[in-house]
Amino acid sequence: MTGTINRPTDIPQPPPRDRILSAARKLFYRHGIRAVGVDAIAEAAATNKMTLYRHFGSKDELIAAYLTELAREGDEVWEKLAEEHPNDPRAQLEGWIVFVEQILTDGSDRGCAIANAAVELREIGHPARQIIDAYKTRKRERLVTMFRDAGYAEPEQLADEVFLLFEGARISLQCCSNGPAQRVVKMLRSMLAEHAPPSSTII
Amino acid sequence: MTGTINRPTDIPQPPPRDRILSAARKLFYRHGIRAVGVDAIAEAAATNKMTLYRHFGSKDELIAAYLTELAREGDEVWEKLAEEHPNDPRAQLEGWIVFVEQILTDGSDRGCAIANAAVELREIGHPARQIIDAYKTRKRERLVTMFRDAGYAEPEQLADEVFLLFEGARISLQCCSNGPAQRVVKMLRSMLAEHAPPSSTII
DNA sequence: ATCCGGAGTTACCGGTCAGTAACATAGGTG
DNA sequence: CACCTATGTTACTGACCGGTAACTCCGGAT
Repeated sequence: MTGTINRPTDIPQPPPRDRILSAARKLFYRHGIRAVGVDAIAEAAATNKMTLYRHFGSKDELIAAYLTELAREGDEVWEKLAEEHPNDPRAQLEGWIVFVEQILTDGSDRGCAIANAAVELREIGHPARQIIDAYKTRKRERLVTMFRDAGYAEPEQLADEVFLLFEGARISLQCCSNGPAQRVVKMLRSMLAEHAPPSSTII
Repeated sequence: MTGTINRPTDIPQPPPRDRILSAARKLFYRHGIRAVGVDAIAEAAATNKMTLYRHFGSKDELIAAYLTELAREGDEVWEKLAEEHPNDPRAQLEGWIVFVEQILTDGSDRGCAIANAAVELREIGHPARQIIDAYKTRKRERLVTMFRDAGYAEPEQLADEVFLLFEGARISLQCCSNGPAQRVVKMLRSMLAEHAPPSSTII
């Protein structure tokens, strides 16, 4: 009995809601949303279906929570870039490109989970659709702002081009092996070099 | 009785296999592959499940046939461009851009059906995957050839860029309303103008 | 000690899924 | 005519789906 060091609730695992969301995330992304049943999620979360339904009223709600979490993390990438390079949009842009490069050369990328959800959930009234739409629209606007702040001319056209290039790269990773996605970072750099802002003076 | 003009088998409808494939095509594209059951397909084809299973041994086989048909039609677009403008790769390229414009401004586009299938069918051994991969790889190579024949420098880089832009546009149509996909044709034209082939002489 | 809320367990519901068996009905061919 | 093949029809299987009811259990608060 010497080892009873007052650790009754040592929380060896996070609360069930977190476990469920984490399991859903892994399974949804790996196998697809429609391909994964709630039983499988509950089991992967080391819990049961009842607990799942106490925290998420339905599978659609769980999907919405899953997408909301993904969108929040996507937003945090931009916030982190902004606070790591305050008042330095060029450095933020460079940081974003590095981030893009990491994703596309990861090797385990199965595309943008949010875009994949858009493909799988086509019912017009589905709660996921507005989350998806809002996130992608927000992302595009962030790109526009970034290019504008970085001094590029015609930031909207440039942002659209970069946006589509990136989206295309991620979907292509799922379609064709050895696809053109590997070269997207080089494309971005040469594209930015071509449209380089007129005043690249350093203070 | 004047109208009995010896039309006993007037074939008011195509054979069941064609009807099934056509119904599958419509439903798969509209609602997604996993969201549509074989019963719904059979009913939409004005036949029954048994006949469906006599022509296609399983749902996966039907999916494979569906994708094979789509891929063949996709290939035919290129073949038609080639025979409409023989020995005129510039005109072929222009024709392809018009084709792209039609798709993206259609208003009812739900993305590339083949890419969507890649998102939905993630099982590694699925018969659909090689059809998808082969088609997208073929498409990319066609673009490379077209740009090379049209005299563009670095046709592979250009083809990859155009490929990703187009793929990104089609997936974005499903993600964000009022997305940047509308401007992709202008992007293509300005991009091609920038990388215009050195010898644009006519004959 | 009592209570209570969150979590786990088991069993179940109706519905739908992919796939099959058995049989009836044509139509065309010999 | 008989025969054969393609199609249609009905009913069924077993598995799984999303979702729920009823119950137990446990830990923490009062």
